[in-house]
Amino acid sequence: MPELPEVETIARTLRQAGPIGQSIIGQRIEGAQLLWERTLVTPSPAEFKRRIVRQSIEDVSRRGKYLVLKLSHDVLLIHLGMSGDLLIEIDSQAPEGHVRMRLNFEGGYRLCFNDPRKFGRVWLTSEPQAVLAKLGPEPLSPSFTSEDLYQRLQPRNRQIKPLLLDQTFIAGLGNIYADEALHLAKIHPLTIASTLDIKQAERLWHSIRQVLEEGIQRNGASIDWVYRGGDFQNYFQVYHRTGETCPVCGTTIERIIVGQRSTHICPTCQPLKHAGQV
DNA sequence: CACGAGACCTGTTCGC
DNA sequence: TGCGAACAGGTCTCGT
Repeated sequence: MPELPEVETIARTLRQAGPIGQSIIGQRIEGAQLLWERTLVTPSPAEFKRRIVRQSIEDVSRRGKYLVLKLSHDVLLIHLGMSGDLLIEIDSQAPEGHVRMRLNFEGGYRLCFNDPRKFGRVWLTSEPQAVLAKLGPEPLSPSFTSEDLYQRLQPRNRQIKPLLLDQTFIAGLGNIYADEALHLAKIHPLTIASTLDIKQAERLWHSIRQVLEEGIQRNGASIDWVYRGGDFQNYFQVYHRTGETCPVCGTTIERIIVGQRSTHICPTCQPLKHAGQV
């Protein structure tokens, strides 16, 4: 579930009031359990517990696909991987089945990192920039302009879709929103980035922001057995719609593999222009 | 720099 | 029905 809109939705949810009426902001961590050690990148499990207990959560934010929990003395970075989610549980609830890390607060409730596939990772660090600095621009930031995008595309002789998934190029896009943005921009995913002209770059910039904003507005997408309440999946134009018709032109949507990832396109809206063609 | 293959994981769905 | 294959919202590392 976790691309930028899903992570943003989780950050907003955690900031708001929880099931017993309060936000996790301001809560003090009374205990911590690490149920799958490889979830933790740094520090060691022993130091993690020693160090996180008695710190309070002061703020929750997001950078790319990372959740950023500001604590009293450290920052807790959480990357949800492919299947991660953060849940608030209270003592009376049946625990989720795949909790990898748990932080206990006063009053019998806890923040649980649920992650069936174990691809998620957590860092407890006083230097979050060591992890976050490599990320590309934040696509919804006012400082990220279409001109910036065009300038970044120019030197790159790569297929545009794998480039959009490269978090050092731009932060937050994943397979769903990359496919949706390229369809909206009418750009074929195999197009070489450096061949995009200024008009196409502007369209792509607009499309990226539009699909991410709509995703956030709809609280993200919920597909398969992982469900957290968002409904953007009901508004997909191409993603997961192989064999169905393009809402724009009615052509049958195709599934191809690009950079080893499933990729969904409308062959009419997103023609692939070869060198020499116009 | 760019790309593909393989690894890390579990669970669901598909196809025969 | 059963069983293996394919597939899944991500990212890292290695070899070419």
